[in-house]
Amino acid sequence: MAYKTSKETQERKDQKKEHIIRTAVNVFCQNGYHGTTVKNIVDVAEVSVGTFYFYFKSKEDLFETMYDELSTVLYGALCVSLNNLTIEIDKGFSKAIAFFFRAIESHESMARIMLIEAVGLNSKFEAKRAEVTRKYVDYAAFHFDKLKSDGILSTPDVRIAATAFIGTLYTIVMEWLQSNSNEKLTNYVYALSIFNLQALGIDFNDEKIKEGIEEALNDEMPFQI
Amino acid sequence: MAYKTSKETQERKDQKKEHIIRTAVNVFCQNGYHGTTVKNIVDVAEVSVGTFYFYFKSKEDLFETMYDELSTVLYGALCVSLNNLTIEIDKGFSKAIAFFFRAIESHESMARIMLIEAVGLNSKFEAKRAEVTRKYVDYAAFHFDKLKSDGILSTPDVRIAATAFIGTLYTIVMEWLQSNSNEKLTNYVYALSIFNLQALGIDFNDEKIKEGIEEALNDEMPFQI
Amino acid sequence: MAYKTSKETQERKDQKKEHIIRTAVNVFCQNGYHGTTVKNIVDVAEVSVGTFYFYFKSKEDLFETMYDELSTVLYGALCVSLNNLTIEIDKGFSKAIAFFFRAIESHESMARIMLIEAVGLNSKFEAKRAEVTRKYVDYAAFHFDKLKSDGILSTPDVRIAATAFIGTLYTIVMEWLQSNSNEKLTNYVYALSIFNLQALGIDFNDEKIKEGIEEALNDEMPFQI
Amino acid sequence: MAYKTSKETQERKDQKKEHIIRTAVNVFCQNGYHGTTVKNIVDVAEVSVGTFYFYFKSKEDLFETMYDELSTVLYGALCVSLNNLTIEIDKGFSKAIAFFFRAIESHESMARIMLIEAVGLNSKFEAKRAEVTRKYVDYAAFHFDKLKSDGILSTPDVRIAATAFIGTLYTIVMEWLQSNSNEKLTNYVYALSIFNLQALGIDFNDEKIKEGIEEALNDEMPFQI
DNA sequence: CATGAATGAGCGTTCATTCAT
DNA sequence: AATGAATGAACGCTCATTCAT
Repeated sequence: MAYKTSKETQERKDQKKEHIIRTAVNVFCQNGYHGTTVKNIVDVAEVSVGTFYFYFKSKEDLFETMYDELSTVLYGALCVSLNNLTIEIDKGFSKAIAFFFRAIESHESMARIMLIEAVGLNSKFEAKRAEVTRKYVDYAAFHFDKLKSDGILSTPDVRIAATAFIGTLYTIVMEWLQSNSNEKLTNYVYALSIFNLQALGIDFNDEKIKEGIEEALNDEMPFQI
Repeated sequence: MAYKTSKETQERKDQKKEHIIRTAVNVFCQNGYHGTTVKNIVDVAEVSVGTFYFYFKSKEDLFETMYDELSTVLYGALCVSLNNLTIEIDKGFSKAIAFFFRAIESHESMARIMLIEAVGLNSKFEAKRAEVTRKYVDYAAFHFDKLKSDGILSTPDVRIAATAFIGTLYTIVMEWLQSNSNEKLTNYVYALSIFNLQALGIDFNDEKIKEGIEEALNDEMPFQI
Repeated sequence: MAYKTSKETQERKDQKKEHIIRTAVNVFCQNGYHGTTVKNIVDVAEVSVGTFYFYFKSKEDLFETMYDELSTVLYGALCVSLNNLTIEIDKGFSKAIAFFFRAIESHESMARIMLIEAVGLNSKFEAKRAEVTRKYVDYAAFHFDKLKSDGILSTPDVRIAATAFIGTLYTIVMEWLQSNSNEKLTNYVYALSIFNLQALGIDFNDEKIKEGIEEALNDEMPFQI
Repeated sequence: MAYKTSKETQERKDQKKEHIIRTAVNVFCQNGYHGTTVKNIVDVAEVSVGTFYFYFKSKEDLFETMYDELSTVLYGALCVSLNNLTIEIDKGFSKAIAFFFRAIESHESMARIMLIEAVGLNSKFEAKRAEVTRKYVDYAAFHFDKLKSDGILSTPDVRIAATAFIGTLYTIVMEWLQSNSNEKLTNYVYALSIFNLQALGIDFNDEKIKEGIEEALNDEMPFQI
């Protein structure tokens, strides 16, 4: 008994579960939720159906687990990115967006699942999606609020502005995901930064924007995915 | 050559097809694409399965037909709304958004299908969605381009600005669809107008914005859905 | 009333019915019984489903009508062919087979339906097929009997010999139908004649056999199909 | 790697598959291919639909598997039977036919499926049937060729003779299958042997023929079905 | 812990047939 | 006579889930 629950055993279990999840990300990403069968996943993951149901209550449970994990990661990426707003604002703003887009770029599967495959599944996931978006908006709003207090930012309704801001990121990413061009997502950062800086009534210096992008592209990614 | 091919018969056929589509809008809206069976639809529409397959090649064919119809309607609504950009710009801008939101408000099912249920279905519909978004962006960009030529609008990349602009509308609508509050979508127009006017570097007068909204709310809807 | 049942009207009806049957022969021949829908037939025949059901009780009724018609024709061809057995026997024998094969060759669709498509349909058609075969065998047996009485033919059981004889024709035709080669069916007549002449213990002259074939190939077909 | 892949498990799987096939032989035999539903088969076999589709890709796949199996068995029976042609030819000939007919008699379902139910299904099975017939003919031709070299047999075209020979067997069996009389198939052997011996120009002794039949009816069946 | 054979409700779809016009 | 829109029983098949080993 003691053995069964030992740390190593637990770790091995966690590893296998994680392995299935990672496999599922790819399979779901390629075939969509309804286009993917449990058999598909276990075949690629090289485990049995029984094993699958040992670790997950159902197909939806796996998707939910995966969704929650990815959403945490993505939220982390957004937060870390937005933390750049605390430095020089114009440089920080573009750096924030660039960082975030770099994260998306290197995890396209994750983005596709969060933004496409998880949509329209059922009301439970719609609620989850709304919740996640709300968190994103909240975090942006938190920063915007501070900037507004400091007189740096000017907008009549911070929450709506934050929502709109997240919306601009969202649509650009969607566009990028759907176009199969090789265009880099980060190429959109410059114009998008200016759009949002203007939108928020923030004074900015063109050079600083470029500097921020430069830094974001060269810096070590400050978060792991 | 008999009555079956007469004009009236054709009209009755068109009506029945339209009736099934309209029924399907509601059913898909409530249960999603995969949560809806052909049986569900025909039961509500009070036709037989055979009749369904007389009018549509398959369940997906119905969805596609419906999607194309709704997308045409929505595009029409957007175009008519954006045409307000040709009047006094600040008043026109808010009027455009308000008009569009009014259209959405009175056709929530349509919006839900276009923005939620049709997402993540399969690559065919992803392509369709991308195409539709592109058309929206194109039409916005067309107006923005003219405004830029006239020196009214200032943004480094009109296409990205248009994409971002559509994104702000999109996210607000999504938020509204998912929240089950009774808040009116049009309540967001004021702040959203300012966000986007600032984003596009357009000078505006606060009063004119309110005027535009007022007009949009009181005018007869200039389009039929 | 008188008009409705007038001779011309009846003839027009018969013509249309015949037209549908002839169309059906081709369609059934290409797609088989179960691979053919009533819609398929009426589309090719350029009549409506309603018209189809005016002339035929059901899909099976059409097939049966068609089958009976073809079987009559084929029986006629066999009889006319076998009547050559009354002339010089060796010449007549090969001429009979050659005539029959010529009939088959010029009506491949008919042969395909009788020998392939109508098999395995259901017990009713199995009975029909058995009945038809029996008639063929009977007619052959009738001739063989006479030849036996005349001391020309020698076999212990005329009926079994007749059945076997028909079987040799049957298999050769099947082989020919299934091979898509351009080989002419009549090429098999010579060897098949000798096989059966020997089988029946009939004295024959090689030259006469060839003569019989020659005549069959050059003569006007003595029957209409 | 556990019990599921063990030898016994594999054996049990093979047994179950075989059980379904054997059940299907009877069901198809009674109702024909199109008259039989998958539900019919699984009900009789007392397995679930899911189990059926675990073992077979489709209804057609089952039929094909079954067909191939039966055709192998039947070919085996024919070969073993025809091997009697290497003994005293007249005795061997009748013994061959009698042996083959005994095999057919004790496996009427198999014969019915091969000769009736599998006909007219679709072009794939037509090709299969042609292929099987060709193998039968080839094996007969192989023996006939040897006999011709030895001057025992006389026919202008061995292949056509072999085809005709198979045809005589075929028609007699068909006749027997369709007549619901209790007549034994083996009753036809004597006359059929003489028909074919004469057809092939082989000298024979009446007594030997009867001897061959006698032996075939009394011997242990030299093959398992 | 792991396996994969077994389950069966439920789906999308077909098509012979009917009947109001 | 002719039309073709309408019907619905019935089919083949899928796949998430269970459980004996």
